[in-house]
Amino acid sequence: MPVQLLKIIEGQSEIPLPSHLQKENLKHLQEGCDHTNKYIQGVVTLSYPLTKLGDGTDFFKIVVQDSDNLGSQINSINVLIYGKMAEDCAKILHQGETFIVAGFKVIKLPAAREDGRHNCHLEVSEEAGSAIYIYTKPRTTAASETASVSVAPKYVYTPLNHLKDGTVVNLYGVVKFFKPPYISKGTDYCSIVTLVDPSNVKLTCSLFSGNLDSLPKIYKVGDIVRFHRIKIREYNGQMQGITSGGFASLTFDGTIGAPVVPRTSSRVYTFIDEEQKTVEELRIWAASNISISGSATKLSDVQPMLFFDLTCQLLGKAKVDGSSFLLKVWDGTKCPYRTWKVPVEAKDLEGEKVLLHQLRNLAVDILVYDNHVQLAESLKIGSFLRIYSIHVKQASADNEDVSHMEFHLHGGTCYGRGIGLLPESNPDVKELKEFLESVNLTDSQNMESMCSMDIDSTFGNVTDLELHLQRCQQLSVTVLTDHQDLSTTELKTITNSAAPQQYRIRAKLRTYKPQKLHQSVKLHCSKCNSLQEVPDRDDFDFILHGSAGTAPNPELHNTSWYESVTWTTQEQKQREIAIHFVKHDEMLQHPEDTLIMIEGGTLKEIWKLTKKFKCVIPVRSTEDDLELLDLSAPFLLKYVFIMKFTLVDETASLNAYLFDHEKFFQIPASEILTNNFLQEKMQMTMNTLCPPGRKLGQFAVILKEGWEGKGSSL
DNA sequence: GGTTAGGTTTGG
Repeated sequence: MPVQLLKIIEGQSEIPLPSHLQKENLKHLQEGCDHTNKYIQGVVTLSYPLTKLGDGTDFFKIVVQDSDNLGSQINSINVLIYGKMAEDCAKILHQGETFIVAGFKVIKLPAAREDGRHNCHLEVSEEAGSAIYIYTKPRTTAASETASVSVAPKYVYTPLNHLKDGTVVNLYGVVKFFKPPYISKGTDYCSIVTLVDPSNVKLTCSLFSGNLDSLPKIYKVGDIVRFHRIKIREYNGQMQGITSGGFASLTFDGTIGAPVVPRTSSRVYTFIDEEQKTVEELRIWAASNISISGSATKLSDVQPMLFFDLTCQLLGKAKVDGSSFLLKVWDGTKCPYRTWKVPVEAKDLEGEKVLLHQLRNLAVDILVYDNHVQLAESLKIGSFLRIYSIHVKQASADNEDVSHMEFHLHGGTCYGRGIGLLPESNPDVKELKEFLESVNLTDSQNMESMCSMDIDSTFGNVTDLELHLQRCQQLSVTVLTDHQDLSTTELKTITNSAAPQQYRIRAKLRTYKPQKLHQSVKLHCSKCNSLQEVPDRDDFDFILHGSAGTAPNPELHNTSWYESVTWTTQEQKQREIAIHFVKHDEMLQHPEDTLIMIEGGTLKEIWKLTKKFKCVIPVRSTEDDLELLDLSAPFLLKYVFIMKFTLVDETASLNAYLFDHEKFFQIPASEILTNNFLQEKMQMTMNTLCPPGRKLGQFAVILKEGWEGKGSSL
């Protein structure tokens, strides 16, 4: 991939960097700290010639000065760049240019310096996952003639429905199918990738390269790719893409809200707003147009007779025979079935013996065949893998009464069958690593015959869960974008002041309750302001089922304040369900904005409806139902979503309640329980409320705009 | 410059 530069206009202060990156002050730079989402920016004051290290690695050293902090004692730092990045930077970088680096390693120097440079240096390389952004100043025509750099041309991207035979084009697409790179029968690695784009046209590309790194790093269906210089040919009446000279690719995570950071073999690349916008638009399009219902499974979820993708860590490997190879892997969960052990001699098994023994009940044997053997052999113990389309086969040996599960990675590449190596920076790997670290080895050794439910008890007690969550928290960063107008207030001040008022707080989350979504749903009577526990899930279902015996009371249909529809379920024991759309000022509203009441529905059905409608009230038509849910007045009972947090800061501890019946049920449970929410230091905007009659405790928290989506502010 | 593969699973 040719080196490309980003041109910025002199004096422009806003530099379009990925939004998850925050500028780090040199002062705060320390060895051993997490700088994952930080970048260092400065002006190149000195650069040394490109050299090669003893092992042949390219090496390039520069000095970068933080021009915002010229006054401070330490305002510059040495940056050591290794490998391909060194080569790329040496070609294009000039003194006086602005240099930005993220994903660097901070190394403390043995002795203190006296020249105003930092006592640490930065190590930067592709392997470390570094990204470099270089901003050139506009050059006069004369200057650009002498400069050895060229500013990136504006690329044109062809929609997939406008591809023509025999052309070489640039394009964007969402990955609909892919085969991870495998060794072809020729001289190269091969990866097959099928793309779609909003024109709804598919394009299957055959990508070849002798260098594994220059093939796109696709890990999932739904990933987004940008291909430069792909050749289009017609094959069997369809357009087909094939690598041509100078082919280059960027791959982006397809998850909405994830950082727009490309995976690429050359980490010096153009980065302009437009690119980010394109990716974000494709993510949104893909979210509703591509089914990513992948077959990714945990070992605890495997079912016989299926194919699944497994994200795992390699514990051991062994050659079995000429055409098969054994991989011993784990993902921290326990397969609920007896799994086979491929007999191999101890001396043939490569891997940490002690660990293999400790994890013998969690590790599974996967036998890979034929074309996968060569790749399997090259894998390093401890690496993280995604093995695609593993065949689960139930079998029983002659001398066994009980059957066991076998895992095979058959030969060939149908359905994307293969092995992909995941980098440590992959979010799924990060998650897996945390999980693996939390698995209690002592427990796992003692659960010879436990099933998957039992391994869940790894997280069964609060301490473990919290521990796990705390680990998650350490990785996340939340950027506050809302309510910047409010300054933060100490908790003590809040506890001493009268409600209602609005505050922004910054506090540590000590505990939260409840941990299960259904427990956070309460019934709220707007008449008397009381809150009632929703009956236990099973009871609730039972009550609703029980009432289903009685058909909805037709006398209660189509009153002046609601309109009703009824239908009969298709199941064996037919139930009649009625839905009442409550009018507002005697008018029906948009269904989504309407309060609806459902009679005779099961909990599942009600749950479904709550996702669609603003407010859903289960009602029944028998006398005793009316006792609980008074139908004589509208809007009597609502579901209210409640969560209790105990927050602490240096001054006080405060119970706060998330109380949301306005944006009813718009906060998905997953959002609440992911690290987005559970910040070690969490910030939120809150209203204090102490309405009469509500025994909630001290304060209710009304979360506002910041709740709208993933990665939003708190 | 250009073979490889050109999605669609199951044996060992």
